[in-house]
Amino acid sequence: MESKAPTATIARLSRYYRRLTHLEVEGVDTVSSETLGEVEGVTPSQVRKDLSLFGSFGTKGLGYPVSELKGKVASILGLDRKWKVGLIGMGNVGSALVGYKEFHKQGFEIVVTFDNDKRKIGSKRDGLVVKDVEEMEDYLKREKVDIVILAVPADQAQKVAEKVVGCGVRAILNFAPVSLKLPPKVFVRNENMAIELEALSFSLVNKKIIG
Amino acid sequence: MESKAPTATIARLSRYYRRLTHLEVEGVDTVSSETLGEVEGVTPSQVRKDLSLFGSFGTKGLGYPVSELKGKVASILGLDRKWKVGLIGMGNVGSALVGYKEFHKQGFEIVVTFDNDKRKIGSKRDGLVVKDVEEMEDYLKREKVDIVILAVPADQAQKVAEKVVGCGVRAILNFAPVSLKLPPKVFVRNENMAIELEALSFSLVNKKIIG
DNA sequence: CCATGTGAAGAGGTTCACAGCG
DNA sequence: CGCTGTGAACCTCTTCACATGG
Repeated sequence: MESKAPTATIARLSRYYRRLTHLEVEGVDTVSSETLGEVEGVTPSQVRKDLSLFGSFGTKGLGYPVSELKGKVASILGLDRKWKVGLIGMGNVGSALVGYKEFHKQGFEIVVTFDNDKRKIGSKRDGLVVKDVEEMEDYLKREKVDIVILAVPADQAQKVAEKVVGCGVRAILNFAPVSLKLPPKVFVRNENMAIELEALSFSLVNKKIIG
Repeated sequence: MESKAPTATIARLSRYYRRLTHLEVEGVDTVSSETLGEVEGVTPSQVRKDLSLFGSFGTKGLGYPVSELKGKVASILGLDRKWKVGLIGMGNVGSALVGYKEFHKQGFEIVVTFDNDKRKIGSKRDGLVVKDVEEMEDYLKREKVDIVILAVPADQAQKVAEKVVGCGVRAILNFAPVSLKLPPKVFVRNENMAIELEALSFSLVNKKIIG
């Protein structure tokens, strides 16, 4: 167990976690793979297979203990601790993300924001003063930021990403519509909203669901 | 050809399209599968296989004609026309998306925004007056909106989505962190930014790349 | 000679079916 | 008896390798 995890499994674990949180609030203390998956649209086998990759958390003939499983999943996903997140680029997207409650709920704390626009530097968004991007490298090195959210224009993304990586940051969530070329030790996830719209566009034209 | 398209193929076509746009601007008129894929991190075989699902666009021994291929890909993805997009929910995320240039560039035109907050209704964002969500159903039926971007709180998403579908909308880009239950004729894509951060969190904890 | 297009092989992920155990 | 845990079957997507044709 733990040796290999399909990409999709991780995304589903996030969904199970969300569901388990609800179930816990509702006071449910045992849940079957069927119940756990149905709201999120996942088959019972898939739920069991996903969980079994990380251990045996259930009781045969009964199901999974909600609170305990929630803890296990949190631990697998690393949600049982706080992550320090830096946000670079305070344009439309960046500004929206500072105040995005969902992040904070899951232990992702945005501790700093940067921009290169003089008009934005020094201004406040959701309690955080926007810093000059010139101070970025000093700050990242000093404060041991875990994850950087990159919300800068496409033509600056690669350059900024390299600087960020040079400061020891190992994980980047990239909102710029470019593929970053970074050393393999760096974990990158891309969030490309235009691609999602294009997938819908394709479906509408071809009358076909695609994932 | 055209009969079946892997989910991932569509996402890659979007990337090829982006790359082709650049190549066209640079005045390149022929491109090999290798060149087309390398910037986006896709193997030559993959590029050829993806394209071959929709036709034979290249010339053996030479490569693909840039402009022509760009046109073909645009046509496959439905980017050769304008899509009318409605945006529901003008919180942090919604507000950011109204001004998101990338959408407009690819033919997605946000023609209307709605919110249920009296303080926001009537205010202007990027040239669009925020309408009362009460007017939504009338508007959607009348104006034949193609795609709706749902940026409302999680606990309202399902209800609003059902209304939207009731107005004949066939495609939804959902930013709420819930799985929508909608008739199969409706195309839904989910954009869940927290899940992406969780994937990074997992990678950091497990020192493992996951997709 | 070079790069496409594609059948075949290979990986990777999902579903099935049932043994196992509370 | 009920539901988990899991090997095996299945299916889908990716990579390989080479015939094809400009």
